[in-house]
Amino acid sequence: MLSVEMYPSLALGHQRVGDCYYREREPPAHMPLYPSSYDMAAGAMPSHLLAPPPAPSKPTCKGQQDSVKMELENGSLWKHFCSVGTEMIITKKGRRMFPQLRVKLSGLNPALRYILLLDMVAVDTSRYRFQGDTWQVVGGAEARLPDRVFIHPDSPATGAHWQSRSISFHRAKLTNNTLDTQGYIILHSLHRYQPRVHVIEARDVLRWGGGQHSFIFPETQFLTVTAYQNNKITELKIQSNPFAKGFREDGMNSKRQRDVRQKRKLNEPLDIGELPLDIGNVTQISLQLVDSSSILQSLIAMEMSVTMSLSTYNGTYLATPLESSSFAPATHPQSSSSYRSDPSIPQPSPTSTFNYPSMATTDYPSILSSSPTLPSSTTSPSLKQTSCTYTTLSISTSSSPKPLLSSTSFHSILPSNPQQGLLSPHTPTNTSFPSLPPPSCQPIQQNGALQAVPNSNQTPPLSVFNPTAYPYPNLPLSNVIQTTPPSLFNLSSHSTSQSHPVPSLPYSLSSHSTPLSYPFPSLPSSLSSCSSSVQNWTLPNVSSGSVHSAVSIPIPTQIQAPSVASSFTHPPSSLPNPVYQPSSCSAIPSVSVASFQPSASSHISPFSLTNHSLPPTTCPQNQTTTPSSYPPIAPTEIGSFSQFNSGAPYLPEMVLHHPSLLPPLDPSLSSCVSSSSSTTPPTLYPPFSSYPLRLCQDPRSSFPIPLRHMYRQHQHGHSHPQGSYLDMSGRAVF
DNA sequence: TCATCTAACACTTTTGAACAGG
DNA sequence: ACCTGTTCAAAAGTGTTAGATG
Repeated sequence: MLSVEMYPSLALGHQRVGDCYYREREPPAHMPLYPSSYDMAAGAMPSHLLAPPPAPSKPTCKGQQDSVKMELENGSLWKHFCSVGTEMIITKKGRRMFPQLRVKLSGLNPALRYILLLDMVAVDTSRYRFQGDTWQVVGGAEARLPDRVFIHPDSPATGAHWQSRSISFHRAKLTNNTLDTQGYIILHSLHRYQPRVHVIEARDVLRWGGGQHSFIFPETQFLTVTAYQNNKITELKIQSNPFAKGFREDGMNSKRQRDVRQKRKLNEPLDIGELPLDIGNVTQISLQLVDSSSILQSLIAMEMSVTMSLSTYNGTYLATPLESSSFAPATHPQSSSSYRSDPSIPQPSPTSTFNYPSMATTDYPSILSSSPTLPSSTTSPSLKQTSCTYTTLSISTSSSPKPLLSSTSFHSILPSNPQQGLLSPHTPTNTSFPSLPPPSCQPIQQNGALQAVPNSNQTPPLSVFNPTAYPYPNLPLSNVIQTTPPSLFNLSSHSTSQSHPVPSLPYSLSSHSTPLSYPFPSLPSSLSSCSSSVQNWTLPNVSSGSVHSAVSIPIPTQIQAPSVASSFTHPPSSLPNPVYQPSSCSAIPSVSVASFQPSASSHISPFSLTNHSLPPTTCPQNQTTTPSSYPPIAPTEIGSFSQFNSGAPYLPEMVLHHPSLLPPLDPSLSSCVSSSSSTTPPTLYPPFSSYPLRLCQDPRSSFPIPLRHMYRQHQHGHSHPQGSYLDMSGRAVF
């Protein structure tokens, strides 16, 4: 983690603010949970951390940073999930996100190095329950958890590196294990979170500075669950996640196959009487295959079935007539088991196969090429045990090379099942999902790309929105708010959102009914809605110019209390229980902090936005309090979660000072940051000894070890498969 | 009793080592 | 010796499900 010593405000600053925010709120039933963490820690905070941030030492390279843009590559997929209400499984051992967060960066200085971080922001202070096909608030959120950040394994890398490829955070894992020692991002189950990506300039992993840009994509909000609640989400996941391929209708782990296995288990020992029925099924399959390639595939599959069966039950079935020998073995309890246990052998299914070609081929290119295909007749051990049945069918095998099989089966069978949803990160946004309600995040851009552009050059705030990428491009905030259905989830305790349209921000972060002051200075009003839940919020410890809107805001030299006039009226819902309605998926650029100047005591850190740059908001129904209920948060109310400090299961691990692990920056760097760092190194890059950076990838190892992977490109270090994690709260991760 | 969580399970994909060939 | 491509087994990632937990 980056402690306050490294970046005083890091995680703590805004988080404390956020905590204060919670505390200051009109106390809903759940409120006591939040204040505790703050209150307990408040007293433990070093005095210098409570002091207001000093003026920024110097502005950074605005021109460069302000043009940084981030685009959500698989936005269309996210929108599909968003339209239903994205759920993310969290487990003790850690679970990856799906859809994965895949973005594309532009506007970086190709020569500068950047670190990319991913963290999760609690969207509100509510706990949810899935009831009646909708998510409803059932209470207050649980106590805050250690704030962890996933460091992209490529970090730090040059701007050229980041811009030359799509950046995927698929290795980031979510867990509900509060005692997690792996450094995974810890989340509460049944809570709402908003992923956020930070782009931070860094000379190396230990010396960050220069500027930060934070991006969020509202359609990536999700609810955490330990088991899927909404069947539609389950279907979507199965359809779009290659790892869940087996659960598709044509998969080997489909409901039908599982039922068959179950039945077989129950009927053991073998009940031969079942045979005719299964034969019929297979016959039906063959009749459904209409085109030649499909027939070819089915023949091959049958052949493989036969040969596999023959290999196992040669003595039993060899003398059987072709049809019988072809089908019977496959349905034979034991032979079927043998057949099905081999994933490399496609199994004909009454529902046909390959229902989701686009996803597999685009999102996971290796699927087609590496996915199990029919083993060639020459390599299949079963085929070597040739029988009369095999020789009859071998013709098709020999004439159907693997590529042909793969490709033809995809393209030829697919049309026969047009109703099957093709869900892929690259599937056009407008791909229809018949089984799902029409996405409510309309209009949806064709490619689903969303861009959040941190400011620069006084670009009009809304200009950062890609008109084609945003459902509400160039829409004044107020308009967005008034016209946007409640964010990502249903809001309908008694009724659906359709009957009860609840005005909300596209960002779904706020539903206050009164004017709000944006927590960050110079934030365009259009963006203030993103964090409108914070009222009259004064940023403590925000170094000047360190915080500005992600969109088109010149870096101020001195941070001021939120001056954004982002006030709007947000009619409170009268519903007693908010229910999220998957709906609006407008993209809202997050706050971007540029040119922050880390200092030992009072500068805002890149992570100072954590969790509360997007202040949690309660659901409209819960927001019975008025803005006045949330008095300005005193900058001094900064603390740490004392409950995590000592005595907690987290062991502190300090980062020792050691030389940079990276080769020197390219002398040709023309970056202002580079130059500024040379002129004011102490400011931009304080001594390491003052950086209690805690990398949680391998918490028990010495610090350099978890860093090695970050430099593997330069030093051939070993890369941890899961990337790196940062505990931003100053707590050890175990 | 109920909602929620956990671990085992079967399946699929990914990963990396081993190997062969140029 | 080096590079590239292939193969294969192990590891890891899925949703499902039954049972445990509070």
